[in-house]
Amino acid sequence: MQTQVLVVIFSLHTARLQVLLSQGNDGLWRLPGAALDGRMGLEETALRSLQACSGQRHAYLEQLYTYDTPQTLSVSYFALLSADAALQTAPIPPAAWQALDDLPALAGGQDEIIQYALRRLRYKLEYSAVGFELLPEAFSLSELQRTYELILGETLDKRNFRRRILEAGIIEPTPHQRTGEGRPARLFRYRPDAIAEVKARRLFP
Amino acid sequence: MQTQVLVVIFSLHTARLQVLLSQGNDGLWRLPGAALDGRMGLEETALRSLQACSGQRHAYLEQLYTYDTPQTLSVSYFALLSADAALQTAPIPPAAWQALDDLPALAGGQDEIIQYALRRLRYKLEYSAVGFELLPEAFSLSELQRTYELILGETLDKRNFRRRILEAGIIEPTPHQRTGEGRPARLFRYRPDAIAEVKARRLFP
DNA sequence: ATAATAGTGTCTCTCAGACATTATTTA
DNA sequence: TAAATAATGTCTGAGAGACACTATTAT
Repeated sequence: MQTQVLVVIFSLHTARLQVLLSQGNDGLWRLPGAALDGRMGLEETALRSLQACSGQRHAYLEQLYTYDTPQTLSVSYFALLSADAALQTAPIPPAAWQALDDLPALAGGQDEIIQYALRRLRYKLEYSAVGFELLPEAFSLSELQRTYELILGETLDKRNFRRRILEAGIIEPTPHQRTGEGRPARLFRYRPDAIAEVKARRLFP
Repeated sequence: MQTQVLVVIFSLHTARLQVLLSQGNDGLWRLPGAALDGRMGLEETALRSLQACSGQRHAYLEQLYTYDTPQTLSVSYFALLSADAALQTAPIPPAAWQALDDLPALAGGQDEIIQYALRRLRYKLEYSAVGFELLPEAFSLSELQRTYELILGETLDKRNFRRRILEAGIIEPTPHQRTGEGRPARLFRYRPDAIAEVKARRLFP
């Protein structure tokens, strides 16, 4: 029986939530992954898979679930690539970003894994600060709100969002601003000393 | 590299939350489990482990996490044995029930697995109906409340508990009563058609 | 009759959600 | 000056949590 590690790599890109996939010779797309050999642990194997198709090694990583088929044991992870890192990423062919709301034909069983990863990501967003992992180090409140909206797949009220995220005390203002079309936005950053997870209670919109 | 399945089997017993453990020749206690061979899947292997040490095969079963050490991959599950089933269970030696708040010396790393299983059980109790799995088919509201209190490790307000559990619509009264010392209690049962999980929002006390 | 357990209602306060206008910048 | 985006406060309704007494049975 063979054991492999599969990684669902999420990133924000062109205003959509995307997954990094590799196209096989059969035309079907697959999750990045690698067989588990005795030399590396699960996390290390997941990180190497990430590196192999994205060139990046730093990402938020979390184990999801272990699937079994008669031939194979598949330990799945999800990874969140920050916008900084994703920008530097030139997917190494045959890998390419694929929008979650428009996935290509996938190899057997992998659609289920991706959908489960998305469910867990949404879920986690509601009681922890995981959304920041997809943004650059400094971000405006509008960018943060758009991130939440993209992941949750619903629109949120601007004033309520700001009130709650600020009252939660997990971000702090920086002296910088983001300029562009329209009024410049104050930039915030994640407070690494903030309590990461809150008791099972929907904290964020 | 060897792969094994470990099962954290919970039950309520003598007013305490207990785990089923087996004592090895070295005196240390271990979680029930079995090596994964090619013939059975993960769940089936977990159920057989359950059967081997308890004689029972029916239990609520849920995968927890996959741990790795250089030699071994351990896929952990938790199982909830109903009071009915637990009563019929004569643990098959060297297995024995051990109270969670007074665990004996455990083999390496297994304490971590048990504590994680308990955290997940508490967590799940807050947004799903998993508490019923530990009770007999018919139960009084006081018994249900004691179950919640034992798992959560805190006391709950009687009136608030009843209001919320009844408003949630997941249990229904039966015509039967439980007699004993004091006023007889109406018995309830779980409504299997009730929505099992509620959106990330603390529903139960 | 006394001890034991079951069963019941109200009030308050916090928090989620709905909602519209002003402020500052670039083109 | 027009178009774009940022920033800000209030009201209302629902639900969580605190709280004490009556009802019914066995001994």
